[in-house]
Amino acid sequence: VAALVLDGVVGFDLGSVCQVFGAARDGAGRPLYDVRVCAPGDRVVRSSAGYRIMAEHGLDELARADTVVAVGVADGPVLRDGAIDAEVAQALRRAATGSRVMSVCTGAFVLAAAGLLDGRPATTHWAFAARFRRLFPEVDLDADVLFVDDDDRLTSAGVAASVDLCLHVVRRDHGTEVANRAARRCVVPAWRAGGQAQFIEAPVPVDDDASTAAVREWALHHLDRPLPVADLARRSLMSVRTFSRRFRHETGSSPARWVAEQRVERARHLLETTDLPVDVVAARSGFGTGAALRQQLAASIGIAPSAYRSAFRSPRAAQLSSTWSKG
DNA sequence: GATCGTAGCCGCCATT
DNA sequence: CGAATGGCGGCTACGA
Repeated sequence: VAALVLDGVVGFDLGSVCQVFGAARDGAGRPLYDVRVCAPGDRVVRSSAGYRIMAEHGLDELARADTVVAVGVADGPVLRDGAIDAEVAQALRRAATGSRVMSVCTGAFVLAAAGLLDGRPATTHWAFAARFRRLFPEVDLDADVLFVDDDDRLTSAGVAASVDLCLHVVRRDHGTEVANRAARRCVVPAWRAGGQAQFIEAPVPVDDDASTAAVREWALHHLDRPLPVADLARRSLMSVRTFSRRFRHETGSSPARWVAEQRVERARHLLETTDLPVDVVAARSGFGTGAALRQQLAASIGIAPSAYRSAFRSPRAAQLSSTWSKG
């Protein structure tokens, strides 16, 4: 992973990229990524917070990376008028052919300035959305999501959403277990879906009678049974309408969508950590049949259950499988 | 792969 | 007067 930093770099953005990819380890504790920080010219860049960064690598490193990350900047010409140095743009374009390119926060400006996002869906920090649209009308900007995954172009929203995008990439590359371990190592919540709103009005709901937290917790323990919204609402002693409204307020998602996401999560976990037959995995995660699971998995991550298992089932997880499968 | 019924979602609005 | 509620209806999407 090559992280490109420019003058005005946001320290948090760079830090989260290094931290999350650095925390991704295989079963034996070996690092799965080699993160290299790259900067143009003399490799010294000014951060937005009163310190300088001396990068270990130059622009030539970008072309050697499997993944290039444009780190966000808090100021500079790219934010003012969408301009970046010709050598930086050239290095990015050269690196982008056949490689995965990501950005965090306003790093999307850097990618867009190099023309790498033309005709692509993307996102950036909400506060810069209007300016982004003005500077880069060719880019299909969605300012309301945490991150956008367009296969080989991945962009994330402001600051902390970079953690979500990096975890998402780790999941894509190495599965949920590796990503969850990386998240634990960083002491961040395991996962937020990319389509989630940048604003959740009440991210940490008060745990009282008027909250949907209790029924969410309950639902997680009963994913194997049908969970119609009406039932969840009744358990929460609310009308369906109020329940749905509260639910979105607290989670940023609708009830049924949330349940569906949790089911996919459960299925992925079971596939990775057990040898249970696909039909059993489907039943335990609340998909009636293997066919339903197959369809859901295809829709959400584009891969068949068995293929997913063989891709991500780790030796270490196999050792743990007896423990998990009893649960 | 097309059809159809139903569940879910959400804007709207009267009411609390 | 503003916030919360919850019923209604239309649209959408998913599963059988």
